[in-house]
Formats: sequence, structure tokens, C-alpha cells
Amino acid sequence: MTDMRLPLYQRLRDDMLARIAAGDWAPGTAIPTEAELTKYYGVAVGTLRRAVETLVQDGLMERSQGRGTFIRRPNFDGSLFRFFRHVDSQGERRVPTGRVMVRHEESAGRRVADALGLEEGASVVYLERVRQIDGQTIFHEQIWLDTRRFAPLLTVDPADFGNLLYPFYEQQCGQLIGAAEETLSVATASQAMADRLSIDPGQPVIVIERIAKGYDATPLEFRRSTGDAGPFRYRVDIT
Amino acid sequence: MTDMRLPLYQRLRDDMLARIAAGDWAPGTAIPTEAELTKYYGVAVGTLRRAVETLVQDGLMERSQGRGTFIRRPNFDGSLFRFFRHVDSQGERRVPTGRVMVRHEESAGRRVADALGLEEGASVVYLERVRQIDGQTIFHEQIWLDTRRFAPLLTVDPADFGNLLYPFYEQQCGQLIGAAEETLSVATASQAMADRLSIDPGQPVIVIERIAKGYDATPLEFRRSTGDAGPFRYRVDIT
DNA sequence: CTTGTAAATTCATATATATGAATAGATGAA
DNA sequence: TTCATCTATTCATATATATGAATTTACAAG
Repeated sequence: MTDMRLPLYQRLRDDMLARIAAGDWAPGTAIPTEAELTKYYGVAVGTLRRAVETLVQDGLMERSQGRGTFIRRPNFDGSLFRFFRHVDSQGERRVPTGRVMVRHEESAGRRVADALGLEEGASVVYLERVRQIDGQTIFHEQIWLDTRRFAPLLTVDPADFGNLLYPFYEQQCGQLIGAAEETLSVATASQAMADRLSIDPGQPVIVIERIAKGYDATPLEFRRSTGDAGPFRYRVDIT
Repeated sequence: MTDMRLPLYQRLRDDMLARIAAGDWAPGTAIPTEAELTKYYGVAVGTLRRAVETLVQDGLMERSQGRGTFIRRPNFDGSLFRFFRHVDSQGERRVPTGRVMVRHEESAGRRVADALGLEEGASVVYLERVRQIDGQTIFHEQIWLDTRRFAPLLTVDPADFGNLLYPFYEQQCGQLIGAAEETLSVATASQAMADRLSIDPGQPVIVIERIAKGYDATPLEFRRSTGDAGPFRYRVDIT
């Protein structure tokens, strides 16, 4: 299977992870039952459960007593966005709308190439997107994607991009986003950015750079989101 | 022990957690061996291990093959501070020095009372502290503590406060900090704050509000740290 | 069609046990 | 003293197994 020096439960985990990454086990569907898997792998239930538990811990699977174990659809509500807490008049959480304003092909600069693991100058798809709530722009986003994986995006009408991009990536390009890392910093708004965000130039803005990765940890998308620092809140627990 | 409807491993976990909170099992020391604990609780090893594993997961214990299982001393390097990455000329990480500049008793305002779970107007110990690296002020901190728990701090010479406060709390007041939650936001520097941080007034500053809690989750300390937003970086992983 | 019940499926909890690996402590030789 | 070695301790890994709880499915009764 893999490196025999590793404990059995880790090798099981790796194998199952590979199945998810390969799309063999699709998000939202159930994996085989414990009985089937123990038979297939030839291991004891305890060992299998331990492997599955690590995947549940990592948020890749969800177990449900009496129903089965399911591949979880990754949920980016857990990202920094959740801290905006924009609510409508009924007090409900609101997901900002997303609209692609600019779309073209370009060659990757140093930063983008590094983030996506490409050579400098490689062809990338570039998107510019605004995220709004009640017509007000909350975030301005720049997005870069490897053309070799995301070429279909170049032929689609920008108006046909859905509200959310990740399901769109999956349908159009067969690219599954499984995880991401985000880096947050503070900058000051340029004139152009200030206009877009309806704030004054020189006001502080939050810059979130996200590298989104597939289930096999390949970087697939590099995204820079810029928004008004004023309403921004972020909370973290330390143990 | 506790609520009999809960699974056994959870009741074990709760019991062990209580021992830590009570100081019965002190940070840095080893807990009894698996053999002793299974005998004491009258459970199987597997059940005990499962209980211990949840505590390890939560960062309260550390297991070491061949040595034993130890109560972990909470590590606040994991806090937002770690993202400053201040390094000296050798490339080593540097912990900022901490010096208490102001210390007095006052009555809690609304915000402080809420954070500490006290009545508004209750007596609190107030500290003001600067955190520096190479003589440069990185952060300015305001700290509020319940006088009933931290009265000894009022009689100590401010110069005798150590570089780190939490060990000092433990020695002087018998108050153990086990966890904390931090909330980050961006503001602009007042004239006074700008002077303290050696930046221009109106420049963006990072404000970190921390509520530090005991092992039993009682809020013990409320702290507001303010620093230059310029060098600030924060990174988060999403799954 | 709806409702209630029974059976089957599937994960959750718990025990018992065996072998291996890492560490610490004791012992003895150089 | 210093170093290597042996031994006991302690956690890590793995198996086998039994009972319980939640859910789904099938089916019969109304």
C-alpha cells in the first residue's frame, strides 16, 4: 500500500484519503460500511475506526450512527468571512453575493507562481470579483488559477459564473477544493481600492490571501481579498 | 461520578479534567499510569485511553511512550503574538520583554465587568504594561483582574513583576491560566497610542482583546493589547 | 395513503488481550 | 567516573468480540 514502516491505521488513512482526492469517494456520498472495509482491507474494526477517526477529526468525513460514514463537503463558512457577521433585518446571517467583473488570461508573476507552485511566466486565468451584501461591496477579490487545470473558465460567459466559485470549479473543471490556508494582514487603501470599497483613500483595509488546495494538497487557487478593516473582527481560541 | 447517561469515557474525561482544574494534578507532572488508573476507575484500558486522548486532543495532556502522560503547561506562543516573527540578527525568535508601568485598583466598567463575569463597579486590579523588543515598543497592554482573586498584586512592587505574568499569577495568587480566547480588530491610533508605539496618529493599529480563563473556564484576566498594524501577519488553516 | 411495528443495517461504546517500541533505572565493566 | 547493557516500566499498535443506540427499510393494519 504505502510505506510499511508506518502504523497500519495511518496507511489505511492515507489510502482512504487518496480515494477522496481521486474522486473515487465523492463528497456527500457514503463510504462502504465498517464491515465491508474491514473485510476489504483485512484489518480489525478498531484499526479501521482509528483511521476513520483521524479523517473525521480533519473534517474530511462525518459519521452518523445508524446511517453510515460520509465524505464531507468542505465548508468555507469557517473561513475569515464568518467574522463579518453581516445580518439582515431578521437577524439572519447573510452570505455575500459574488460577481465576476474581469476575466482574462495572463502570465504568472513571482508571487502568483510561488503560491500556485508554477514557473514564473506560466499561463494563469485571472478573475476579478466583487462580493456584496445589499448592493454594498464588502470585498474586492483577485483570483489566479493554473490555465492547464482551469481553461474551461476562459470560454464561459463571466455572467454565468455562479454565486459561489468552488462548486463551479468542480462542475466545469473537475477540480475539488478540499482545504485552504489564509493569511491576514492590514494595509491602507489605494485610491482605486477606496473607490471600490466606498471608503476614503488611506483608510486601513484587511487583506486576506488564500491558497486553496485539492484533497491531495496541490495548490489550485490563489486569491487576494481586500475589504474595509473597520467592521472586521477575528476570534481565536488558545489552549 | 457525574451524569450516568453520559458515556463512560466522557465521565472519565470530566473527572480527570476536574482533577487538573483543582490543581490535584499539576501542570508539568505525570498522571498515574494506565495500569493504576484502570484499576482505580475500574475500567478497561481502551476506555481510559479514549478519555485521555480527548484531553490530549484539547492540549491539556501530553503522552510520551515509555515515560508516561503529563499535564501540559499551556503555551501562549500559540497566540496571535507568534505572527510577529520578530527575529534577532542570528535569525532567532525573540520573546518581547514585558514591563508593568501602571498598577492600581479601580472599579470595573461595563466592558471589563462583562469580560470577567463581574458586576459593573466591582473592584478590579488594573495594570498597564509595555512589551518591547530591542527597546522598541511592540505592544501596549491594559490588563484587568478580579481584585478578590488577585489582591496580592496590589502590594507587590511593580518592578518585581516578572517578564511573564502568568507564572507570576500562579506563584503570587494561586491562579492557573489554562486557556484563552482572543479577538482581533483594527483601529486607528490615538495621539497617545501613536506616541507609545512610535507611529503616526491615525495609523492603523491591531487591537487584541484576550479573555484568559482557568482550567474550569472561569474568566480570570481581561487584556487589551494594541500594536502597530504594519508588520502584523496572521495565518489560519481551513478544512 | 398514513401510521405503527418489526427487522436489518450501521455506527457507538466497552472489554479483554497480546505484542512492540521508547524510556528510565540499575548493574557492572573499563 | 563513564559507558554499555540488561531489565522493568509505560505508552503505542493491533485484534477480537459483545452489547447498545440510531436509522432505514419493509410491511401490515387501519
